[in-house]
Amino acid sequence: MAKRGPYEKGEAKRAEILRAALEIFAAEGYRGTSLRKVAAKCNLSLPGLMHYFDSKEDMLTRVLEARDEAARIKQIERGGSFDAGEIMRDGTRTPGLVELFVSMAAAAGDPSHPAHAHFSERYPVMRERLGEYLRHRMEAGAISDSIPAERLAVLLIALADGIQLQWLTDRSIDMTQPFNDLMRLLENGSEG
Amino acid sequence: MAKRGPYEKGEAKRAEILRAALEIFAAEGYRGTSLRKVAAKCNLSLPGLMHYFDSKEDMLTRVLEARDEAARIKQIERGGSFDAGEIMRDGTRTPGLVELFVSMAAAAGDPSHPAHAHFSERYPVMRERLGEYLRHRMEAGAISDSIPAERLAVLLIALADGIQLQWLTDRSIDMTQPFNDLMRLLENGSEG
DNA sequence: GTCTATACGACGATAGAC
DNA sequence: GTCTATCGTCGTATAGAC
Repeated sequence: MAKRGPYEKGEAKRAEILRAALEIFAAEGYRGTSLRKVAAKCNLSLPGLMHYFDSKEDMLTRVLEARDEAARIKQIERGGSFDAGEIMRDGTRTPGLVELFVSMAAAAGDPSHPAHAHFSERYPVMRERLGEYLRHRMEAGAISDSIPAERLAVLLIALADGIQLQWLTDRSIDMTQPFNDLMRLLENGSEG
Repeated sequence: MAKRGPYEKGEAKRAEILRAALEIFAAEGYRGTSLRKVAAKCNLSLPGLMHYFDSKEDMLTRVLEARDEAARIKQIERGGSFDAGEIMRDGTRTPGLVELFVSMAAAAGDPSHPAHAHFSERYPVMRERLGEYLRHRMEAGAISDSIPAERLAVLLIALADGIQLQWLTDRSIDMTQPFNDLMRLLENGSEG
């Protein structure tokens, strides 16, 4: 039986909207995508859609959150490892979604932007998680600790975001190469 | 004496528009900036402004090109070095302009976007220039050549773009730290 | 070539009825 | 919870003055 309670239908519709929005952005990109298109895909009028979200940017923030959550689950299913190849493949299957992420991250610099809270929480959390993983790998002697784990986490996250930007204009670029290069450098490092 | 020729005034106005647009984006960010505001700042009607550009995105592309050109001149004046600290400081004085760059880079993934040509030329040129610089430093023994110069250039450019994205939501982060960390790794490398 | 006036369609957002 | 109707603003297009 489905979940009970007064918000049952609303929550289902909410999820349907987010799924539809994700599909449209994946197919048509960030530009040229309107709320009316998303509404039509859900058999809803524009105000009908706006009943579920405060604004367009609020909706997009939820799309990003849902995507982050899905990525997190996938990563746990993989055993909690931070394999660059798999993470890049999962996160960048379509240019439209990469464009969405990058554009939102840029706009979220403004503290009044709905996604500001999302990103100012996301980055520290990711740094923490990745940093902890790296610390374990350092203690196990798998990689050099010549760069402190927290700082290496900042570096790797920047690398991941930045290589996506280059990939958007040149799809032939190998997004895993910089990670491999850097990791080999850390494996050849002084201490074991 | 000012430059002669039939397009003298037009070119001056063009430059004035680009300067005004840059100011407005720096002050008010990418969102909330309209062509009508830029036109008003130049004492122009909206179609008067559009006389100089094909579209909004065409104008923004020119803003980016002018900024790239200015950065290039500054770098030559500095003696052609690629000091990460100075480049980061010059390129990121205001969040609004970083936001403009990132948003345009994201949108330019679409080959039909006016800025597509700009970015698909800019990245290879930057890789080439930075790669050549790195090659010289490797041959001079200043840094390790364990990562080929061309690949190290891709990595460093990704690092520069990516760290800006983190900086947008957390202005307190040190944008030069990752470069220092990476460079120390390359200096401690095996061969001299 | 430079520029203004006017108008168009689409957008995100809101008010209020059912 | 969902609708119709409407608002103000956006980027864009055209006609035409100087």
